Amino acid sequence: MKKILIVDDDGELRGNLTEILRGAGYCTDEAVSGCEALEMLASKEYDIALLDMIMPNRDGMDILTEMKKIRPRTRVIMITAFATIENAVSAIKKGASDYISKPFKIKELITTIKRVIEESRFETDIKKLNIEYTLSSLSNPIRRNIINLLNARSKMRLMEITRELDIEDHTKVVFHMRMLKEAGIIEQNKEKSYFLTKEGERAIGFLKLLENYVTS
Amino acid sequence: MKKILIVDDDGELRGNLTEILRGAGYCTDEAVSGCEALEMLASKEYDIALLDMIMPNRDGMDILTEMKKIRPRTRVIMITAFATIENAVSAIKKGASDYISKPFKIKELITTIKRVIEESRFETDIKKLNIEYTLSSLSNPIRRNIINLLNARSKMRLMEITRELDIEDHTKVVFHMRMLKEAGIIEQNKEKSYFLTKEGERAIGFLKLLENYVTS
DNA sequence: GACAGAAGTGAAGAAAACTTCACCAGCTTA
DNA sequence: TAAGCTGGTGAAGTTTTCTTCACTTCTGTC
Repeated sequence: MKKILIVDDDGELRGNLTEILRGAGYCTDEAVSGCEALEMLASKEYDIALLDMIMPNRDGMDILTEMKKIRPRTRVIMITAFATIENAVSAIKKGASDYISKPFKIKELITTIKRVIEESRFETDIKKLNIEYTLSSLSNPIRRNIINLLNARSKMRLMEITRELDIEDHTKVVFHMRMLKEAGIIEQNKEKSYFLTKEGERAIGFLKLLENYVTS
Repeated sequence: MKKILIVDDDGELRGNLTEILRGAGYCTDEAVSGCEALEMLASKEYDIALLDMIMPNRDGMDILTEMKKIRPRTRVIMITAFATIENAVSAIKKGASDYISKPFKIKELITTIKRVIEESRFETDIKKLNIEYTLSSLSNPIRRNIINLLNARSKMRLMEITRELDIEDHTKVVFHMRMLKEAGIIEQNKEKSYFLTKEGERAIGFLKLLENYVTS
């Protein structure tokens, strides 16, 4: 069940939102002020925060910034009665996932929430996929050797690598090159030379790090 | 070709050692003092340093400590005219690989050098093995989840983990726990609770790092 | 002491990862 | 133009990793 934090100083609106969102199958909590919201975020993880832009004491935009510091993965949807393009743009730049203006229709809000959740799911999937790929690339000694070679020489052709690693069957190397390509660790130019991507250079960084970890 | 650094204030001895070791197929350099040796180590990597314990200006034991700071992987063999057990013990504790007393036989020295090199080869093998283990542990998503769980909760029993990860067959979890144990990432206490080892905490660090890399 | 649940073993099977092989297309160069 | 190299594909086979299942042992508790 997705957890939503409703942040608004207007008690009536909060009550309505709570009722509607619980009815829609979400688990909700309420915060009266930005400061209270920050405290709640500190102790509990929410999937989504609905944040009113205009509140007494502290500006919603400030709160947004703080929220992102505490819980970078909690998606924030800004709500405001005085919508302007500039405001919307700056909220998005500060890390808000969406921006809707009062008065809004329930249906509109629900749709927005669903979309934001959908997006976040997608993003973490992508991330997982990449870790998966990178780790499974690095877990094979032949591929680690290839990466190290490419790091030392910067550009190498297939047969160079094959000979350097003293492998008889070049198609075996082809197989590993394909893995590394799929993981985004290496690329190939028109002359068929393989080289490390940015991702690949990072992979080298991990390996070095891991070596140090293991040594110490 | 293995590189040896000879550190002794006695010019004649240095000359002899150089001649003998080069004859035995090693690549050697000479340093007159501990300070000079440190400078040389800073700019070049040696496999072995032969370090005289008693030298003017600076004590050999001090130099040993410094050497280990600069080049932890360079093996140091201490040589001394006034061998005592206490000295030997403290040298080994400070990271010396061996300790021989003057006068020594050439054959004895060569044997010692060979043994130390052999040991160091073995240790880097161990290191490779560990990287292998760690990486292959991390490359499996179930094991990553287990590690993350143990990181969050610090101590967990088998069935807790099984249920938390929503896995039907507990023997599947047993399998992964065994893998993690073999990799030295987790351990188990008498109450059968699993927890992360130092190595495991490092693995967590590594994963977090990887996540950040991939995200950015 | 008997029953339930936790923890585990070992073997068998399935799936994934890796290797090998037979073959092809393109390029160079004698 | 034929021989020889490079870089590749796709299928078949092997190995490793992972999962499942049948069964054991231990522990707590009623």
